[in-house]
Amino acid sequence: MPKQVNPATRRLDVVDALFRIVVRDGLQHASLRAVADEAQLNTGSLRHYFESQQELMRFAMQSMLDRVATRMLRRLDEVGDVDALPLSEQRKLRASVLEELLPLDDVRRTEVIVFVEFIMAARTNPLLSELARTSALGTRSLVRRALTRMAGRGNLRTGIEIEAEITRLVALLDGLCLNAVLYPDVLSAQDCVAALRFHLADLEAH
Amino acid sequence: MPKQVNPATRRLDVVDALFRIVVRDGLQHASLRAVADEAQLNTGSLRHYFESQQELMRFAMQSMLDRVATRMLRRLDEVGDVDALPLSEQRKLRASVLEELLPLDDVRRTEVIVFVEFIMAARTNPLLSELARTSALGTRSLVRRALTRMAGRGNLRTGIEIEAEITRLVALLDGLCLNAVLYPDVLSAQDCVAALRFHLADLEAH
DNA sequence: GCTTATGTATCACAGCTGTGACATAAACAA
DNA sequence: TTGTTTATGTCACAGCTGTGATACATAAGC
Repeated sequence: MPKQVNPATRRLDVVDALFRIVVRDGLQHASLRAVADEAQLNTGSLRHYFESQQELMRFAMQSMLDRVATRMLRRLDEVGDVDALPLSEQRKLRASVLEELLPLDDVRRTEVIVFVEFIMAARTNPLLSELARTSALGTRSLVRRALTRMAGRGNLRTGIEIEAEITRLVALLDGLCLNAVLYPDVLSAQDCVAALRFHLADLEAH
Repeated sequence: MPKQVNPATRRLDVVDALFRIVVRDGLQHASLRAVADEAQLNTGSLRHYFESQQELMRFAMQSMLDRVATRMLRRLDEVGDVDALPLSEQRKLRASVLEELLPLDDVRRTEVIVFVEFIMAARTNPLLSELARTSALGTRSLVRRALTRMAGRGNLRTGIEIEAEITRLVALLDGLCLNAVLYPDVLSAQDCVAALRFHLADLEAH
């Protein structure tokens, strides 16, 4: 008995299936038929919800970016104002915002893998390139926000060049993601957290 | 008139063609026919030099890693002993070793793109995974060598944890590569060099 | 009732993929 | 010379790809 399906949630189910394939086999194996099978749908059904494979890809990438952004905003909200807390607590909470970008659990690990696969695909796929570029600028402005806040409260050591530090921290985050995803036995989740917190501590006045 | 071809150089020509395709279109478009066309060869000819597509892929990845390694060793040799030089000169030369890993010109840019594409493919391709893992450990030991040398000459600031710094520097390098390759207009080659040198300077005693 | 929209399913088609089998021809070895 | 290796080229096959066209049933609106 069709028709009582919610198209929006169906599309998200399909996206979840696509993510599973990307994590398991890589983006190049995420064909329409493979995604349909993984979502336990007929290919005809799948194509009823997505005009074309390009639209599916774009929607999937956008969904992934939305999930990350939503999680970041929720975390920012949870952290809120930390001025009243002790310094060590402030540090931990501030770090926890950027830790949302690292593959520290299965949810984030999935998102990071899908993220990297898509931005790599975006390098040679014009239909995805603006999404990739926008997300890169988003990360950069998030890091800028974090660093300027720290600077505004005198939590950065003197003589620091903000833009240069943004570049360094963004590269560090991306590099940690890549290494943790590709070589989890070389760079564990704990190592990631340690590296990030160490770097942030290093930026503080001392 | 066949037969006076050098099989080894032929294979390298094919690898060059494959690299061009990977840079231009991505690894997923590097099919046997596409590579053969790019190398101006018949597919039958190509298959005379490579048993299968998997062998071509493995050989291409190995070739890329060899090229990077060769370039690194040559650079290490060129730099040699820098103790006699002024400090600023020492810094520049030491940085130049790690800069061989960054996409600072067309040669290195090509290698970095191919490198990232292959290690990503290695994530879900068992035939490439050991190569990727070996290269990751190689980078790590290279960075370890650089940092322990600096430490041995008292060029590292006190209280530094070597293993943690290796992780941080490796991640920084990888992150710079990824950003420079994906968003060259956001992170220029000069920015890359500046970020690396700034980081190295930051590790020095102060 | 009838009509329209929605969802599911099947088929066919052209295009690409890796690969096996084979033909041809030139260079070398006996 | 004859035979063998090396090199190039062609064909066909099964498998997968995205996509267009189509059928058919169910639900909703009239």
